[in-house]
This record gives sequence, structure tokens and C-alpha cells, in this order.
Amino acid sequence: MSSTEHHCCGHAHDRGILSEWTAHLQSAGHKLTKPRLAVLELLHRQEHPITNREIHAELSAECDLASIYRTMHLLLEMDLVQQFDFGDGTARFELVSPGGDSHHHHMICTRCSTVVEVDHCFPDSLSETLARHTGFKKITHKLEFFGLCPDCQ
Amino acid sequence: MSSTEHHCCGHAHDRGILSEWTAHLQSAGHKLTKPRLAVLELLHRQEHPITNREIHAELSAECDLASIYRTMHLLLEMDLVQQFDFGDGTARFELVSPGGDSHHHHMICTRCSTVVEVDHCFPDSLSETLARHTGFKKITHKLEFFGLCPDCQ
DNA sequence: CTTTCAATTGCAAGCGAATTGCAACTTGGC
DNA sequence: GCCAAGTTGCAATTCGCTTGCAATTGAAAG
Ligand SMILES: [Mn+2]
Ligand SMILES: [Mn+2]
Ligand SMILES: [Zn+2]
Ligand SMILES: [Zn+2]
Repeated sequence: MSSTEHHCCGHAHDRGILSEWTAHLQSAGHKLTKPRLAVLELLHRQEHPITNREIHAELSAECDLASIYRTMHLLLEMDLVQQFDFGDGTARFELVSPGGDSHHHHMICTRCSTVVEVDHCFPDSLSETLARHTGFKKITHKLEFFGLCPDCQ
Repeated sequence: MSSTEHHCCGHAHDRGILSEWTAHLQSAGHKLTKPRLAVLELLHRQEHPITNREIHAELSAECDLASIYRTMHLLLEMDLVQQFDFGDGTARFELVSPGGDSHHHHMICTRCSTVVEVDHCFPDSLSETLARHTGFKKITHKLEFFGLCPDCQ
């Protein structure tokens, strides 16, 4: 496992930023394997949530589909990825910075599946009202938006 | 919106309130079959969304599981049921009055799966802001809440 | 009431997403 | 380098849901 200040083929493999996640993995006693690294690197390049199958399409050489599922479970458990449901029966995942507040939502075009990141969130004040009305505690929510993107209208 | 016990032929087919849905089915040219009636009657008794499998558990004598799925597709198409996703990979369905505004959400206990109906909704003003920011039109949303119910805290 | 036929059903096979058992293989500590 | 624990690949399974097809049935027409 050549650590990467050393350029073996002329490319600058910048593992740099990834250390944020690999450090967390290792300090929790998990091995830093080739498949896990490949998945982390791929996730890190994404702008929007990606499915396990899509990951496997890119990494079929470096990682089995089952291992991708297992890696995702691990990353979920460690809060290094967030899972989303766009309503099509396939889970999607997004890498998040450890510790950072990554809570957000998405707008999905119902015709072309274009995804836009959405920062607006269900208002805290309403959440509190809801807590009072229902008696529930530790309330979270799942929220996604759907509509027609500018190109599809 | 209640019953109208109108007996067309002297038989006491006590369909009572169900006529609201059966009328819609029949006027759209669909047959009023024994399985469909059984599903409608069962849905009508529910307070919360129910899965196809749960319906089949109650109606295994009167209706095949595949027919329940097909009935649900029909009811969805005619906007006589609403579909919800509680995040466990199984669709849930709730009967709604034809024409009525049935949009609402749910609070689900993450420990015991207790469900509470929720009337609070994502604010329209925020939806409009979102439309302006993203350029999307005809925006809808999927929203469910999760937390610990009073008994599970 | 009987006939008639398209709509509907039950059953079994099939599909895609996700999970799991297990033998073979890595990783990282010594 | 050696080894044990952790991890992987592969194949088989599970689970929710869909589909092809022959048999059945609702309801309209006679
Ligand atoms: Mn996102
Ligand atoms: Mn409801
Ligand atoms: Zn939110
Ligand atoms: Zn709403």
C-alpha cells in the first residue's frame, strides 16, 4: 500500500482530503482496505447522492457489489454517509464530513431525475409545536421535493 | 358526506359509507368484485396507512396478494388511496375521500412503530421560495417524521 | 333468467434491491 | 515475515413487487 506522497505513475493521487474519513475509520478500529478506499474516493467526487449499483458500475474491478453494501452499512453506522430515499425503491448515499451538520434535502425532477441540493428545512418552530402536540421526543424528519426542472417544463 | 342508504333492488347490500368509493370505481367502468370490495372495506376501517402484506394477512381467504397489489394500483390511479413511505422499504396505503384534500404526514416511533397522523405541513411560503431558487415548477414533497413516542422515551 | 365476453383473478414464475453464509484473502500489530 | 481478526468475493437467499396466462366472474344485453 504505497502511501501517496510517492508518485508511481506520474499522477498526483491526492488522498489528502480523504484522510478526514480514513482517519475516522482507522481510529474506530476498522481496516483501510482497497475496496473501502475506492468507495470513499468515488463518493467524495459526487455532487449528489449515488446508489450502490452506480458505485458498483464504476468500481466493478475493485469491489464486489456485496462489499459496497457492507461498506455503506459501516459508513452509515459511523455517520460518515447520509442515506436518502428518492422514492424509486433504491437507497442513495452522500458522504458527509464527520461532525459537520450535513442535514439537507433534495429537489428531484419527476421527468428527467435531475437533482438539486436544497438547504431549506422544515422549520424548527413547527417541529417544536409538533413535539408538543404529539408528545414525541428526539424528532427527526425525512423530506424530499419533487417537481419539473426548468428544462422539463 | 355520509351514507345515503339507497337500495336499488330491495336487497340489503349494506355498503353504506363505502358507496363513496364503489360509486367512483363503477362510474369509471371498473367492476365491483369481491376482492376489491374486501380491500376497500378493510382500508376503510384503518386509522393509519397499512401495507399490502397486512391487508393480505386479513384477507387471505378472499383475495390473492397479487390482486391486492393490482387493486392498490387501480386505487392510486383513481386517487382513491394515498401512498406513504415510512422508510422500511414497504409501501403503505390510506383510503381518501374522492376529491377531498387529503395531503398530510405522519410521525412514526422509531422503537415501537406507533403512528400518529400529522396535519402540519411544509409551509407554502417556503415552497414558493424554493420554486424561485431552483426554477422548478409543480413542486410537491414527501415528508415523514420520526421520534420516540411517549411510551418509549 | 340465460347468454356472452371483456375485465379480473389466482397461481406460479420472475425481477431487482438488499442480505447472508462461508471459504479464501488482506490488513495491521507483533 | 507471521498470524489472528477483520474483510472480501461469490453464490445462494430473502423480500417487496410485478407479470404471463389459463380459469373465473361481473354486468350488460338478450
Ligand atoms: Mn445532497
Ligand atoms: Mn395518515
Ligand atoms: Zn430538514
Ligand atoms: Zn405536506
